[in-house]
Amino acid sequence: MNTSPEIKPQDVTREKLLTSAYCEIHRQGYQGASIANILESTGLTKGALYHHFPTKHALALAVIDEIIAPQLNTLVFQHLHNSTAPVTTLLEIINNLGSFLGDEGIMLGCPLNNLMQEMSPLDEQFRHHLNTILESWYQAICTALEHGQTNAVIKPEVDCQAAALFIVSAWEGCASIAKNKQCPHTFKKCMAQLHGYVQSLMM
Amino acid sequence: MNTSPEIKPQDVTREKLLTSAYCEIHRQGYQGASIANILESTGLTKGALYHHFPTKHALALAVIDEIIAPQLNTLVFQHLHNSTAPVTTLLEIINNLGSFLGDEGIMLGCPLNNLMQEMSPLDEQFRHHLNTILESWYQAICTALEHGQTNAVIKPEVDCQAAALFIVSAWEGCASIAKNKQCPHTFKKCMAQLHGYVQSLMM
DNA sequence: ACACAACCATACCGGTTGGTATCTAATTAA
DNA sequence: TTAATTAGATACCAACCGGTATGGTTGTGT
Repeated sequence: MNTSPEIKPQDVTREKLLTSAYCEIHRQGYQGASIANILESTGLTKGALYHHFPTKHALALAVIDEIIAPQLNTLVFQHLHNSTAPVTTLLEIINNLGSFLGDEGIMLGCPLNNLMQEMSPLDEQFRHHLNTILESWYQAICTALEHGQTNAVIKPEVDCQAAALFIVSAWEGCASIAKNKQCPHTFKKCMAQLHGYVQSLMM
Repeated sequence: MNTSPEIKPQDVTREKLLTSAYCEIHRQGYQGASIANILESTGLTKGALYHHFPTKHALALAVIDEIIAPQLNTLVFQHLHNSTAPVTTLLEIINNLGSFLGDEGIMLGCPLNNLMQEMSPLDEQFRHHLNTILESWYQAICTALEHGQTNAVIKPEVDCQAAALFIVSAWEGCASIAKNKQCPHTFKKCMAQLHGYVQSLMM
């Protein structure tokens, strides 16, 4: 009898489909993503896919919820939440993100931003799922700034909500520009400026 | 005999195709843009299109060069170039852009950024044409800042190139986030923060 | 051992895509 | 007037798309 946390084979194929779909969508976008490509790279067939997901649309929403959201969660949100000095942690994340993502990760762009750009005006469900992630991100930074404010790290006159909104926007903007230039160095140079902006909020 | 600057009817149909394609691409992206839709909204047929443009790809590149580039040119670059106080002009542009674009313009996102996001990793020609525009934008802001620096408007310790890169990035980021939230107010709130950032560079 | 459901492969479908071949109408040149 | 070139319309195509119907296989509870 298997007492380990039950890795059923069906979950394996489902996971394979999800990661392959994530990869394909990250490179081609949702509309450009080809079901055939996803299946080819997994070695599975349509039978498997449409057994686990009713439509391409549902598959993509699952990718958002089960891949992209947890990724950003462990990469950013949790660090901020667990930190006793969240502003410092934020600065560290901004500094180290470039090397963490790697050149390919930078050149492919932020998966969240990519999908937002493509799908937000086209599909309300996409927009809602993506915006939920964006909101957590925004909130994590906002509370980090407010925490800094109560601990006399952030200047008292700073509008934390507006600043957090801007930080997220600029963050995505850096990813966007670097993606266009296909130049990891640009990302780091640009994020360094964001780093400077956050410092300008500090006392 | 017509002495006026020769508006040939063939140029009219070409222009109709370009503007219709621009509109479709702005809404659906390049890959999502449908030739059929473009033709339907113009009342023309494939014969007309493929007489003027060899492929969909070439049509899109023409849209970039002949619509998007001039648009940003008259909207931003020229103002900065002609101004005697370019930093002030930059601040004005940042302030007024929201009302100028209108709600729909904001929610559809920046045409340049949209195409960059979608096509830069996929097609080198797209990337090159788009990056040319981006470079002019970056340069216009950079020279504006440097001009301000020589006139004792911008702090001497500011790295104008890095700042200009960040301004463009944050600018596009604001457009991106507002597009996702489908909320024009967010764009204005976010651009106001960018306005504050530029002010923080001033003496 | 049997039944039954879950899992996945194969073959196929209607619809849409970008693109082409061909033909007609309108200009233009000689 | 006529020949030649250009502009645009119509009909058509192969390829591909997401999705479905169906059938075989594997695992599981009884």
